[in-house]
Order: sequence, then C-alpha cells, then structure tokens
Amino acid sequence: MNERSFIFAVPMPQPPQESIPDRRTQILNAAMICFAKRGFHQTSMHDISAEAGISVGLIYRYFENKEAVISAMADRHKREINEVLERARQAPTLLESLEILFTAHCCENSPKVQSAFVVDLYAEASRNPQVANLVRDVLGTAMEGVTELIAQSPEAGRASHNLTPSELAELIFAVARGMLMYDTLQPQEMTEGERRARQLEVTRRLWRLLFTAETEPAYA
Amino acid sequence: MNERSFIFAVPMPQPPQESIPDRRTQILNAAMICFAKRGFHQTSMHDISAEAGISVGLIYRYFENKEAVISAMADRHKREINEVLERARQAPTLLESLEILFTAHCCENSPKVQSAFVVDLYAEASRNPQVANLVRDVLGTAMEGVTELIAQSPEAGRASHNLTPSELAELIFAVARGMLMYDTLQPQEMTEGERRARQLEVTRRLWRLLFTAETEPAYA
Amino acid sequence: MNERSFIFAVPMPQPPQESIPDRRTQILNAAMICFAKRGFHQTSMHDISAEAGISVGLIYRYFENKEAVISAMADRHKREINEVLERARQAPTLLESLEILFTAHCCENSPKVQSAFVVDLYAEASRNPQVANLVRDVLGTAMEGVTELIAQSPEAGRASHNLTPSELAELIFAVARGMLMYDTLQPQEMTEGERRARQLEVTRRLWRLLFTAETEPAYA
Amino acid sequence: MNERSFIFAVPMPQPPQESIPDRRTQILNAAMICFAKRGFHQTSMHDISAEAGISVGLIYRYFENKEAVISAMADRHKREINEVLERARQAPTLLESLEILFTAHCCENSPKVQSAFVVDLYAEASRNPQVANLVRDVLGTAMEGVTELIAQSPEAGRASHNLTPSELAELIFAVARGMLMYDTLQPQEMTEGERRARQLEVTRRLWRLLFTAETEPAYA
DNA sequence: AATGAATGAGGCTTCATTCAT
DNA sequence: CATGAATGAAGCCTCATTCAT
Repeated sequence: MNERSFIFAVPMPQPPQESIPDRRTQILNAAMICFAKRGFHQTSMHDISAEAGISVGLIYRYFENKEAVISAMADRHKREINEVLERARQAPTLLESLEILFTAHCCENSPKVQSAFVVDLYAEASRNPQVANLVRDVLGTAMEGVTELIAQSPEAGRASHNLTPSELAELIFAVARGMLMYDTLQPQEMTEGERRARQLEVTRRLWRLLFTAETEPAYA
Repeated sequence: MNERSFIFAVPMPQPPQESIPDRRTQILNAAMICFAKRGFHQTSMHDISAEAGISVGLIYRYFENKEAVISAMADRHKREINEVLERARQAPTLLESLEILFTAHCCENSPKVQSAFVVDLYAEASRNPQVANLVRDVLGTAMEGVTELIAQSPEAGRASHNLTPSELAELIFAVARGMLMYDTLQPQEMTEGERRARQLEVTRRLWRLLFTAETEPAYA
Repeated sequence: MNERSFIFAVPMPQPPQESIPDRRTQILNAAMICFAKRGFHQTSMHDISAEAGISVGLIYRYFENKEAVISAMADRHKREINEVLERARQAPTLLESLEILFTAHCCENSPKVQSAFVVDLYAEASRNPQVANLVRDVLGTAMEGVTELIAQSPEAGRASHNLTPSELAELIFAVARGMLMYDTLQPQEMTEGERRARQLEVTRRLWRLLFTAETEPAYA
Repeated sequence: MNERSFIFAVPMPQPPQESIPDRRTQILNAAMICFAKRGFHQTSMHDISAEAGISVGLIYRYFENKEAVISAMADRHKREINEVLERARQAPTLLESLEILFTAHCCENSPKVQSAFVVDLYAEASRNPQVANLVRDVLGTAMEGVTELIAQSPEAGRASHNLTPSELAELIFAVARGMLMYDTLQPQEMTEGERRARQLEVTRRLWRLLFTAETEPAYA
C-alpha cells in the first residue's frame, strides 16, 4: 500500500507496516477478491469476512457499512492508479509508459485492480453519483497525465495525423477501457500473462498507428 | 416464444405480434428500464412487475426465474444488435455504417439498449459463463459483420496503415466499448442527443485516422 | 376494530369483518401480547410473527417496520380509549363512569389494553416525541371527557372541597395512572378480577373523598 | 465493593470512598444518564462506557453483565429513596415531608432519579420478578415511612375524612406515581424547576384535600 | 390468465461479552 | 487495573418464489 516507505524504512528493525498490513487493508484486499469474483452487490459481508479470515462484526469496526467498503475500495483504486501513473511517467519512451499504465489491471501482484472490478465500478458509477465523481476524478487525473506525456514525447511530434495530445489521450483511454471490458469475456482460466498479451496486442496496434511518423515502417 | 400467436396465428402469417407486444416483450421492456436504472441485482422482481404494470406472479408464467429474465434480456440484446448490424450494412459508406452501429446504445427509441445495461452485461459475463458466451457470440457476429464491411469498403483500401480489416474492426470495437463505458459517467440529465454527439466525436476521430489516405487529407 | 359496523351490517349474510379479523388487527393483537409480556424493544419481529402464527415477512406487508407497528398499536390504543370513554359517558352515575374508564386496562376481553403496555408507552413517550404527542392527545381527550362528566354530575356539586372539575379530573387521572403503574408490580398470576378489585379499592376511596357531601357518611 | 479501599484503608476506618467516587459509582452515574435518555434496553454497554469515559471491558470488571448494572441501579435507587425518606422524616410538617419525598425525582443534583428511569423501572418490574421484588420493597419501605409520618402528624388527626394513615399513604403514593408518569410527557426542554412546580401543584391539591379539617379551611 | 398474499432464507448490522496485551 | 479488538448470535428487513383464488 505504501511502497514509498521503503525509502525511509531502510535501517529499521521490523517495519511493521509491511509485514502486518492493517486491518483496513486486509479487509479491502479480501473485498477486492470478492468484488472481482462476484460483483459489489452479489458479495455479502460474510463473503468478505470469510475471505479475510475474520468475523463479520469486525468489518464494522473499520467500515461504517458495506457502502463504505465500496467507497474505500474505489478510493484505494484511485490511489493505485495514481501510483501506476507515477511509474508510467518514469518510463523512457511513450510506448513503455502506456504499456505500464494499461496493463496494471491484469498483471499486478494479486489483490490489485482487476478488470471485472473496474467494469463493475463503472456500472456502479452510472447509478451512484458519488462513485461517478470518483471515477471521473481518477480518469481525469490519468488523462491529464497521459496528455502531458504525449505532449512531451518526441514520437508524438513526428506523427502523421493532426490530433491534439488531448484528443490522442482520449482515444487511447477509450481503447484501453474497451479492451478492459473485453477482458471480462475471457475465460477465467486464462493466465495474467495471456490477458496482458491480448490487451497489449490491440493497444500497441493503436499507438503504432498514432505515433508512427509515416506509412514507411511496414514496407520500408 | 409468443404464446399469443398460437391462438391467433392460425390462418395469417404473422401480423399481431407487432401491434400488441406480447407479455414477454412487455416484461422485458420493463426489465430493461429497471436494469438500466438499478442494475441486474439491484432490481427486484417487484420492481419489474411494477414497471410493467402487472403482478409479480405473472412474470413467473413467462420466465422461469429472475436469471431467465436476464438471459432473455441478453438474448434480445443479441437480436437487436443483429438488427442494427443489418441496418448498418445498408448504409452507403463505411463511416455511416459505423455511426449507425455505434450509437444504437444511446439514440434508439426508449426501451432499447442503454449503456449502463451493456456495462452491467459485461460485468455479469465475467461471472456467469452463459452470459459470457452470449456476449462473446454477439460481439463475434458484429465484428465479423464490420470486418466484412471494411473489407468491401473502398475507403479501407486507400488507408495509410497496414492493418487487416479484422484488426481494424477490433480497434473500432474497442473504442466503441470504451466510449460506451465512458457514457456511464455522464450525468443522467444529459440528453440522448448530447450523449450521441459525445460518442461520435471520439469515434469519428478514430476512423478518420484509420480510413484517411494520408496526413494531408485524401483530397489533397 | 370497527364495532361501529354493527349499526350498518344488520341484515348482511356473513359479516366477514368480525369473524375474520383482518391481518393488521391480527398482527396488532399478537404485538400487544408480546409488548405486554416483554416490552417494545425486547419484542422481536419473530416474536410477533410467532404469536400471530404467520411468517415474519408477512408483517412487512402490513407495516412498514417495527416502529410502525408500535405507532399503530399506540393509535389503536387511542381509539380504544375513546370507545371506553364513550361507554363511560353512558353510565348512570359519575362513579360508575369512572369505574368503567379506569378498569378498562385490566378487565377487558383479552388483547386489550394492559398495564405493562401503558407503562411502556409512557416510557417510550419520554424519548419518542411522536409517541409523546399521541399519548398527550389520548390523555387530553380523556381528561376533557371526564372534566365534562364531573361538571355535569350532581355529586360534584355537593362536594365539600373547592376544586374545579378540571382539577378534580387531574387528580383522578393521576391516581388512576399511579395505580396502573402499581399494577405492574403485581405477580402475573393474579387474575384480572383481583387486579381490577385492587385498583378500584384505592380509586373508590379517592372519589368517595372527592364527591361526598360531608364527613357525615362515616360516623353519622 | 470498592477494591481501592483494600489498598488504602488499612489504618483508617473509611474516609476515601466518598471523595473519590469509586468506579462502580462512576459507571452507575453514567448508566443512569443513559437509561434515562434511552431506556434500559436501548442503552448499549458502549453507550455507558462512553458516557463514563472508560472502556467497555472495564465495566465487566465491576459488573457481571448488563443485567447486573440494571440491578445495581435499582439497588442504588432503593438506597437513594431511603436517604430521601430519612430527610423527609426530619421536616417540621407533614406537607414539607411529602414535598421532599415527591420531588426527589426531578430536582436532585444531576445523576439522580429521573422520571423516565422510574417509569422504565416499573415497566421492567412487570417482566423481571427480581426487579419487581426490589421495587415492591422500596415502595413498601417508603409507604411504611409515610404511613408512620401521617400517623404521627397532628394535621392528619384533624382531617374530615375517615381514612386510615395507611390508606392515605396509598393515595398519596398513587398520585405521586401518576404525576411522575405524567412528567414523562413533558417536553425535555422543561427545566427541573418547572417540572417540580407542575408536580407539586397537583400533589398539594391532594393533601390539602386530605389534611384540611373542613370545607372552610382549618383556620376558619 | 392474473393476482397478490404468503413464505422463509439470507443479507446487513448491532451488541453483549471475552480476552490478549 | 485498563484497553479495545474480536467474536458471533440475534435482530431487522428484503426478496425470489409459490400458490390459492
């Protein structure tokens, strides 16, 4: 949850934050698994407590109610996206940045963003304005970040189209969301790697299109 | 499965089903409104019956259970997409075909496909294999249709990229799904027209990119 | 619930209102028994449903929630008190009127007012303003009725004190409430008759005091 | 049961218990506030601990369970009533004695007897025999005390009725309880003073009636 | 065909009570 | 002595489903 602490916790004996994740995190991890597996509203508080290996009542010491768990989850999602964005910024090329950004949902270590969860989150957004605001906010931040990355990247300058960075970002995000939605249809047995490959295949095709100087590459 | 038709359809080919929508249709219309408004699992059978103006029990005469209503809904969605695809095929240009195809979800007359419903459907697909199969099937058919349209279209030939029709269709559908997901975030007060415009704006940008001969527009 | 209907329903074949008390009444009867036995907040919805011989869910077809059952109960109590008041008005003497009025809570046929219930109602009134209003209203009506009865009764005129009818009513009601509260301490095995006798004994002593012309009776 | 005293009370007889109210008292004070505000069964152990400013667990060090808190509360109530009775005995006239006795519930310093609590106590008595016994005991003692006061008072002798001291006490207590019950209906904003005045007004009317020689006041 | 009363399992939440620290 | 995290039973309420009318 706070990878940042690695920077400061170097000489410390036992960094308890890492080894014993606090209860909220434990519960949110369990909730994410359940939500991804069954959806928000199909997940019972008992499901979460069982997944977390604690009693039902204990959840209520850390969250006011089920709604609050969903909100906290959405909130954490926001923070995670921001972290991913941060990492994406540090990639050497635009393409690599985008690959980091758009495969976070299927290749991160276990209890991270999962496509089913994100699709559910959008579905929820359509009826819960609070969730809608949050998702819009996440999306806005991420889009700004990418827009900026594009504006600064040398590839974008050489492109053959006349779309603005912002328009490009919009297209890129649309394709990413579309592929994430598509991911939902893949049999659950598919490995993370396969999912990731499938996503990248299509996405790469798009940005090759967007950020390639001219027709030359293919038959040059 | 229009039970009515057994009674009336003896001598005549097939007239009354359309004018007097049968109970199943009436129920599915009501269900679509509820599903779009509240989601599958937030919608109670009572909600549907109230929306349809009938009793709860009556729904069970036409559908085995709630699950069956969702399946039938998905099924109808499939048929509707196929109809839209048929209409799309008859458009004079590829661009127009695509516009027909990709705004069905926001500009059709009332109880038709709605973005929240489709997003929910994908979410459902991720946990219900039957729904997943159905959605995959719909998607497959539609993609084949579009692939074919592209293959036959003159614009595609003049394009500056070297993507196959199938790859292009994949990209197009990804963007469409992505924009549909985005639609979910729009305030509910937005009119159908505004939604449609928003969707098309981005989508058009994509195909202008895909189907335009050169940086300098085709007519230069 | 509507004894009044006797007036109109004379020639009818089968007066269904009486023989099959409607569900609300059935539930309220059960609730009264439970409330008297265990108190409002110790009574579970399951207790009520079991006492009524129906399922828990059914209660919710007739009452929005538990609170609503309590309110309806209080409301019915109000109507019952008004009926008792009506009967009391028709008694030949003031004393008899008062006896009717103040023994209703312990001598009526089964699911009627019970002292534990009334005491609980007052306790509830102290924290639920809605209940407080209702109780105040009942009390106000009853006090007005009694004040009027006193004002019109010949006994009151001959009394040796100089208290107004309203002051007398206030005293009478205070004693009645006090004895009702006392009733709460009686072992539950005590019969209705014994309870009634106990109440009357003290109450009679009061009004003999209030409505007797002079000291003469005792040692005349 | 002041465990503290074991530590300090070795040489001295019994001084510190009073100045530093022990934990039990602190808890009971908090409980009284909660019980009066919400009723026994609406009050959670957490409510009490919060009101007392201690942890929940600590309550269990001093009371076996919630039931025991209620019992102890009732017990303390008994002792308090006895204290009041003692003070009442020392008043110069019967009227003054009674005034002391019957306004204890609304004019004492903070965490003392409160009408809502007493009404709840009687309600509880109707279903908990142990509480019933205790209340009966309190009442019996108080009544005996008052009966004795009446028997010894010169006013009682001059009265115009022929009721025995015991019968008079019974009437007086009934009115007092009745007014306490009535107090429950008063808006919570009413000050202690107003409540007290309201109570006394009616009660005084009664004893003026009981202890006045004649229609023409005693001094005519 | 149609109704809607009825059921009861199951979900959310609270709370008395225990116990490791 | 004191804390408050933890448990789990129990209460309120909803809802899919059935069935007599």
